[in-house]
Amino acid sequence: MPELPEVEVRRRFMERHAVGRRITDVALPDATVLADTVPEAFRDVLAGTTVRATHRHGKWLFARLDSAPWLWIHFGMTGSLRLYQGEAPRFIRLSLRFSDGNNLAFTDPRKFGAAGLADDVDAFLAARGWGPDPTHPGFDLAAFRARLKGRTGNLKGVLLNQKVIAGIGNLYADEMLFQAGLHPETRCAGLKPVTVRRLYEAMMTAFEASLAVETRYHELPDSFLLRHRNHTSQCPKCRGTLKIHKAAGRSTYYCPRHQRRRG
DNA sequence: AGGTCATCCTGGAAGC
DNA sequence: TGCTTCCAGGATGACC
Repeated sequence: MPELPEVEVRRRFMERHAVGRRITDVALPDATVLADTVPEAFRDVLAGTTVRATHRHGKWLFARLDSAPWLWIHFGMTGSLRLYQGEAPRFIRLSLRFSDGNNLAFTDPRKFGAAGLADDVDAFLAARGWGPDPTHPGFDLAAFRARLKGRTGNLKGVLLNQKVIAGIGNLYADEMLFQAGLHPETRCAGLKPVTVRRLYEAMMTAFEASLAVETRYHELPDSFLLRHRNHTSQCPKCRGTLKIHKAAGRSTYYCPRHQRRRG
């Protein structure tokens, strides 16, 4: 669930509640959340340092620390951030206590999320081969075109590939394909320029609209597929029944009436 | 290279 | 009511 807009909401939350605060204690009730580091090293870096800034790239959240490295968090499917003072929330994997008495918890019931340290954000992303974040300055239609160029798979698969573009997940891939009127299995190669433009605009609109309501989907206009993703749902455009297609274990919702296969 | 499938994990929904 | 089964879904890796 946490895709680009959801992670951006979490970043803003962290910006609001963590930046400028000193970390006085680090709780690691489930150290398996750590990737590429061990609890001792992790605590050494975090304890006593101050959070100076936040950053997000695709579905990755970063916090810059006074001590040189960055803290990174990936939320997996069910990861979230919770601020608490008294009773702790459930499913805490990592919790930072701040000098102001607040605790910022990384909760993750299904444990697909992870956290770790990075010396440099760009190097971290480059090492993993992640594509550009479509909401960052400089990403435009030409950049979108360039990223799709040479891809031969189907659109749903290409959009989900974080190495092509970082931040699109299952729900937003469906949303942009729906708004652009493209069947999920449309081949990426050979798309007309006007079609690529439509897809790009659908992506940007979906991200902007979702962020405007801080990802509360029920507050989106009715025309968004995000409001209609369940088994009995109807297409908000033609009121036909949406189809559910399983692709590589991922449920894909689309309207067969106006998302036709094409070149 | 691209597509498919299994894997990780567990709460919550659905089914019986 | 209570137990069992299924589903969700990001990323990775094996396999065809």
